[in-house]
Amino acid sequence: MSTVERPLRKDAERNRQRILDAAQDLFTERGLGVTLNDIAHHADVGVGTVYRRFPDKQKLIDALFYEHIGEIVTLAEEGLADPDPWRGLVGFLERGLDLQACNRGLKELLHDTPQGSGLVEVARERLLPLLGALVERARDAGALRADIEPQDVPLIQMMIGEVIDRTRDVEPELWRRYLELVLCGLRADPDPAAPLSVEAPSVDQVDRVMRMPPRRR
Amino acid sequence: MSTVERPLRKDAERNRQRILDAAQDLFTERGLGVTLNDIAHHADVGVGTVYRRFPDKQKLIDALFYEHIGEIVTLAEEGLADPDPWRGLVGFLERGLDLQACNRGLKELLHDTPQGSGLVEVARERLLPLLGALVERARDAGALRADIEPQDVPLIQMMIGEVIDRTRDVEPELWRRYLELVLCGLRADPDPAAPLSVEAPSVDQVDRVMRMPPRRR
DNA sequence: TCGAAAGTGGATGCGCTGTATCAACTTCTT
DNA sequence: AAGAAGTTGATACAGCGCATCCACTTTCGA
Repeated sequence: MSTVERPLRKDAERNRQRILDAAQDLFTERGLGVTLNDIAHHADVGVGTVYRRFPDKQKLIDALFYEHIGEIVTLAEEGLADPDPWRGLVGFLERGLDLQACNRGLKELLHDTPQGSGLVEVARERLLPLLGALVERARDAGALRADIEPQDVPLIQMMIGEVIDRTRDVEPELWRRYLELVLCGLRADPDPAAPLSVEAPSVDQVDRVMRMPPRRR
Repeated sequence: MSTVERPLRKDAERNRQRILDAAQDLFTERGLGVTLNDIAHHADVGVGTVYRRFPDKQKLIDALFYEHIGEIVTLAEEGLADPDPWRGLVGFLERGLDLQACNRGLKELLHDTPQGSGLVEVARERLLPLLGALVERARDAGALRADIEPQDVPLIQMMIGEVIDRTRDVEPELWRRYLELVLCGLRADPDPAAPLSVEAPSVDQVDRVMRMPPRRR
């Protein structure tokens, strides 16, 4: 169809890589809201150079996150490979959310993308059956409450995702406390005395969380 | 201090009320993001009229939400008045969140106000001790897990608040399911067979939720 | 080595959105 | 009827992020 790919000039290739690196950094730290101008500046490159390589931001995002999204699918497969159904499910949730806690852009891509940029769309379709299996297996094994459905998982991820977003700058591991709490609610045979592994936030920390500007969004 | 209040002219008073009504409607339905122009138009009044009565949006918000915020404090007091500590706590959470589910502006005021506009600040100071008492009482009564602190409450409200926001247009009562789930996690003596009172969302509903534009914020 | 092709930079223009103003006009009050 | 109070909405303003353009620089290959 199209002409054969001509290799980029040496300097151009170098700059392309710089842009990708800078974008990776900024998306991870500040989310998808960063402007291409930000990225250009962070990459020590003119804005024009960025636009020459990537016609719009979406293309850049797609290029960067393709593999990241794959990771999540892999996580679900690993969870399914665990002989213990409950541990498999919990492991998936923990690792998946951890990924989102460490990468703001990924979290936004997963949760805040209106119609998915195709990329997310595809991932979701691959993920859904795995998720279903993960949940049903844990339920059939009697570990998960009987009235929990696979559809509950995305909602749970949203809840914890909110904690992740809001507490990220104050106490980045705090979300684990609330995941554990929710997991207690999900268990069929509620493990009584198991204490939460993450301490409650201090009054001061909550104060700072509440005063934090909301989003970005 | 200031001169004696001269009553507004009859038409002015009527317009003031129209503005207040329109603002109430719009803030409730669409959140605090609505512009004063929107409000003016909705009130069938010129923009200038709005600015004459309310120097800026914040003043209008303060005027409107003063009582709403009081309601929440009242709720906490009512919860504390319940002889059953657990039921008191749960009741407070359910009603408080219900208020937020029905009033987008209120929810945003409570959760998304950077430094509170004074109004929220004050309410929080009145609320905090009540909340502390509510939680500690339930904990001492052995209904609540021992490792739950009053500080956990705001975070729980955030989690559910996120569900409220995201599912409002698809299934406005869905948040109750996830509140119940969290409550199961909070109980000291996990009530085993009590099924969730709200059904899981359908696959299609989750789909629509995920495709919904995120915020506003 | 040198000229054409490829690549670069960043000031600049555009479009959008929300806030707030103002001067001509209308309505109320006494 | 006079003048104070109130109304109106077009319009100025400010901030933003996206994207372009073109004079200039670098690379490449004959």
